[in-house]
Amino acid sequence: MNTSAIKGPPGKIKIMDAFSFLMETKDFQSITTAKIAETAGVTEGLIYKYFTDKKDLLHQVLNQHFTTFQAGIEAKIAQKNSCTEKLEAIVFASLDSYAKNRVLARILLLEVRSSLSYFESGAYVMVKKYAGTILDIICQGIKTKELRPDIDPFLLQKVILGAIEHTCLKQVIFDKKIDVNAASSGIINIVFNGVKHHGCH
Amino acid sequence: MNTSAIKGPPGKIKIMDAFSFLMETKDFQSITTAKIAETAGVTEGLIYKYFTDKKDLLHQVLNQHFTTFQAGIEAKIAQKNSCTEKLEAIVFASLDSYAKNRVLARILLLEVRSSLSYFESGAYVMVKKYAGTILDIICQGIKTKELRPDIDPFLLQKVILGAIEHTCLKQVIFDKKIDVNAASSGIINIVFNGVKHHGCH
DNA sequence: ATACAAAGGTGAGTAAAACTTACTTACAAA
DNA sequence: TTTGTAAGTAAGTTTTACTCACCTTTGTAT
Repeated sequence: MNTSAIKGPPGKIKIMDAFSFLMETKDFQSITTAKIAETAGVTEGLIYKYFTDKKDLLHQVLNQHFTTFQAGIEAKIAQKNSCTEKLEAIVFASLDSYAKNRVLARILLLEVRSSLSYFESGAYVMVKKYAGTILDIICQGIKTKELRPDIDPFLLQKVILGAIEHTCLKQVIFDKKIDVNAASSGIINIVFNGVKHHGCH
Repeated sequence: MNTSAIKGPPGKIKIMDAFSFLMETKDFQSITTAKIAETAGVTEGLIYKYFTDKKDLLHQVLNQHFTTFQAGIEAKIAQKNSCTEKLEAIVFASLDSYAKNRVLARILLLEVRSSLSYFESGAYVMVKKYAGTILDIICQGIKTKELRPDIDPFLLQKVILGAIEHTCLKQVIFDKKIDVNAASSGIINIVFNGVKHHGCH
């Protein structure tokens, strides 16, 4: 993932790219500012010209990855008409993104949550927007009677988000492949149809 | 949460209690070994007599909290007969534990995931056992036809775990109350019955 | 009783890494 | 040319996790 297309002074871009590159093989804690500077080919001090601290760098890199992620999602759901199709598309696209971009997945699922500053960052604003998109579709689906009227939209949103994240958690941690198709259709099947066995229809 | 009942030299107990106490108001990163020692009334060096590093302390404290958590869960599901009742009990008990023990919740949901060493810790072994319990119940439920035979038990396990965790994530982060009853019955309703609206039965 | 090993505990010190700050260079506008 | 600003540097400082050599207490076998 290179980000040369994005705006900003060359030093800043080099730092973000270097950090992103290092995150492919190491976790946040074990990446030192010295190593980031060395990889970027700049001095350590420059990091603090563009980022308030190391965590701000993490958040800005996440923001950058998430922006392309979000754009992809919105493009895909725009093609779908029904609420169920849209939700299917979101589940699939989310899993697919985590499968294809492990840096995004690792930052989002493993790294950021541990510090409160994340929840004041621009990256978190993006993530909230993504979550909001899901909520909107659910509410829409309830209105159009595609979804049961007695379900709590907020709760369904959380179940879907939790299912997506937990489904690929282990694979992200241990760097294993994700079977996006199987996971995606499996989640949708469970959440849409339920798991109880009864002689219905 | 005091742990004086647990085995170990007084210094070790004091350190774990102090750390646990500090985790109620601060996150792992911002708790310094100096502060832990001061709160415990021991010297910094003693920490490293009983813990290989700061993270090991985190993992042992989690292990301790999780042990009581796990015991509570097992006691509750033992009273239930059907698979669905057992799963209901697990969802409720898990949410209830996170609601009542924020240190447990914060460590488990926010802190440990960021470092690989957790996945080699004893605490992770406990968590895997807990996840295994859920999986067993699901498999049982499929055998007894309580649950649909075409669902992937591993995936259902992850959906349930993800739903539980994501449902209380925001409240854990921002220290808000969790409506355990509403969340629990809501999750069960969604996962058991599905969210699609159709003229069935 | 005494020796003595082992466990519990101390405190000063070290190394590494995040962050600061005073400075220099490039470069565009007036 | 001067001047102002953004980009970048290099050499600190400080914080903090972790170490290590040393004391102190306790229990136990001779």
